[in-house]
Amino acid sequence: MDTKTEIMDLAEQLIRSRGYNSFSYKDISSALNIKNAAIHYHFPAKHDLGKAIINRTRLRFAQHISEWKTASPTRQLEQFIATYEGANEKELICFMGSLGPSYKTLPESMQKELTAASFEIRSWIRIILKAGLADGSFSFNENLEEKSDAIITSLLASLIMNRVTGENILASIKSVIFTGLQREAL
Amino acid sequence: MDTKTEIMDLAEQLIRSRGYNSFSYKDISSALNIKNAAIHYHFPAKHDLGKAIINRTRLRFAQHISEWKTASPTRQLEQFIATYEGANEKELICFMGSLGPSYKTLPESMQKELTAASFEIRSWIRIILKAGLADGSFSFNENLEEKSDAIITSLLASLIMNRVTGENILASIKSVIFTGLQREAL
DNA sequence: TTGCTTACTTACTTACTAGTAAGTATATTT
DNA sequence: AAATATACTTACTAGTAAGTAAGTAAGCAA
Repeated sequence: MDTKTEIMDLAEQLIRSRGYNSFSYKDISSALNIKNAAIHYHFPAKHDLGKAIINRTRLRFAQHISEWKTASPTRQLEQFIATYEGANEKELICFMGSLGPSYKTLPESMQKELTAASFEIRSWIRIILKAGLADGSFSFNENLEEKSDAIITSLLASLIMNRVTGENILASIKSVIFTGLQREAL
Repeated sequence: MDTKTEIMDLAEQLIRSRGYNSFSYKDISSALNIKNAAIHYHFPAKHDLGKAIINRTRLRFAQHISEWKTASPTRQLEQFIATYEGANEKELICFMGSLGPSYKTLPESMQKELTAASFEIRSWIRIILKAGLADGSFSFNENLEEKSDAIITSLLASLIMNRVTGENILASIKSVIFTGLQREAL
């Protein structure tokens, strides 16, 4: 594997386990047995590395939703939640949950990438919910946009709460999400 | 006002706007026109300050829920959500949303305080939902513990998402929460 | 009035941070 | 064979971090 990819993989792991402002180039250089300056060769400034990682995540997400396209809305949502379960097993939180709280400390280039990512994810969930309503697999009375945001926020924070509580909050949230898509008002 | 309280107030604001690892004693000392060492006089180590702030938040929460005690479950939940709305107006996220993502980087004393706080908040919401079910003001079919966790996670992350998206996600989440407490299964 | 406590300041240390300039070995191109 | 590009290392800088030791001014207590 090439050094640049190794740097990005490790940096992503560090960001999602410790946070952007809590890792240094030294953490990466000592783990990969390279020098500090080698990272600067590939990513001149730290924000170049940060930006590249968010951008790669956006591309991965685009690939994922493209692969899932033919599946049912329920199955697509399950696949999406499975990515959170995968993160959970590796004791990582999602990049939005890691970078979002320190949004104000991030350089502008990273803020822009992060905001763009948030709109991509939110619009995809809206599309899935709309499709589920259309084919009858989902049923709910809340506003579609609001419902979508309730789903991503609870998933995002479940990974954070897993850490703090030591319990599997994600499993609870998954259960509540699917129950909430099979309901009618009184 | 005394210096110690001023330090804590500013540190809390910094933690909830930038994060624990993204503020320094210098941020506080220059803002309050005191010296670096003056903060160390009141809080020998940074984690002493961090711990004190979480502990104060726990005490405040205990006071709040004690004051709300006589109100209806709906009103108590509204009061709770109003604290998030207050944070939102000050462009702050909640301390759990700020400290949770960097949980692994925190000293043990802060981790313990944070975990204790999470159990206090979660058990309170469970009590409110139980009371609402009992007096008929709430109606839902999900597991009570899971429903409680869905509520706090979505509130926590809504403040984070407000920042990233620039939209008022908290308002959406509030709407979805109350709709989700007035439903029956098909 | 002497001693002690409180609430600091002055002046410093050690460690780490991102970042850079200059040099080098290896491979690729012309 | 010579020139050039790639992927680094060596060796450094300037700035910032938390933390500390010693000193001080003001107030209170015996």
